[in-house]
Amino acid sequence: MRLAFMGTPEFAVPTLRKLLESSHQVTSVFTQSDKRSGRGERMTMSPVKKLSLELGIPVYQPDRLNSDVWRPVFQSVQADAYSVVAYGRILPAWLLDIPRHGAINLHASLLPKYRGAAPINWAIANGEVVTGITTMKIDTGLDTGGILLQEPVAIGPEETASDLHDRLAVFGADLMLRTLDALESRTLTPVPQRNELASYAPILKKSDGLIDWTQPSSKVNDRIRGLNPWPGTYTFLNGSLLRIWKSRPVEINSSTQAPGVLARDPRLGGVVFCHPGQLQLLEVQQEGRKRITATEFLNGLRLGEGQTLLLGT
RNA sequence: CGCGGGGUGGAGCAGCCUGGUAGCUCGUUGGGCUCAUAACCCAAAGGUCGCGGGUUCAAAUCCCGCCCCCGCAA
Repeated sequence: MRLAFMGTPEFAVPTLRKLLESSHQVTSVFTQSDKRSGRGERMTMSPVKKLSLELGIPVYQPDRLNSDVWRPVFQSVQADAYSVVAYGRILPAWLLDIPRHGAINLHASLLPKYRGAAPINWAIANGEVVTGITTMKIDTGLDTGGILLQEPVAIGPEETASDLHDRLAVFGADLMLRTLDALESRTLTPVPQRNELASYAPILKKSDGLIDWTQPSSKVNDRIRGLNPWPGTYTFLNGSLLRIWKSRPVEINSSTQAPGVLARDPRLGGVVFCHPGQLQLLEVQQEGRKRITATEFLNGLRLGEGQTLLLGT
């Protein structure tokens, strides 16, 4: 089939690569506009654009999907289907109607669960043990289209969103290709989602990363895994930001402290009290400094055994 | 020129504001204790204080320039 690819971040790259290696023809790529980002606010192109330019594929970057301006462009690429992976915008009806097979989306959850922008993160942050990937035929709703193919994926107990992201991006590329192949041979029809089972994974905000030490330690740990690497989880130590990169929920009975108290445990090192349970720190990063192991962190802190610090303020 | 923090023996930090003896926790090496140990005790080695210039009798510390790392914001 002739395909137009629509995608933006790193998650979309494996699918684009896969389609380029396939029997299908990717004739054009649509991606979000370059934005200022990074230290120094330099203009940065999306990973999808970067790859496309390297391979010489025409790239379009609509700022708004205005039909008068863009309908002729979408019509001119003469795609049989649009392959959409994390494009970053709701597609309007006039656009979905153009290609014969419609727009096919890869979504990183087992729809109808975790509709929305951050399915990988919230699946982990909510302590799910299984999530998955879904391809569906896009309609005008938010991830509400009919399901084409779906595949469950187990989440490892210590897996981070970053790890899972990379795995799902690769599995998803394969699923997208299989979906397109099946559509071409007309052996696949969309199955409507059961809306009563739907849940949402809203876009992450920086503030989602602020740790609430009055939560159970396993919950805190799930969030630390789920929000890695962005927006990251953080608390405060003596008024400055302390990011927690890696941790492990533990249960120690020896003593009880208020939530947020950081103590030195002879066996586990740095331990923060939650409610209930404790969180063993493994990797942290202080504002303006590098990411370091908890052991190094404790060496630098002048915290003797029996002394404690209060996190969160 | 978006805002800000940091670069001190192998690691993580203090010292800098209020110039003048190199500090803390850990690691390493040697010795001791112990049935034993990641535990404990004693001792030792190891630092051009990021780089260059300036001020000064004297600079890790004050001033100027440069390099590298990081947080915020996006």
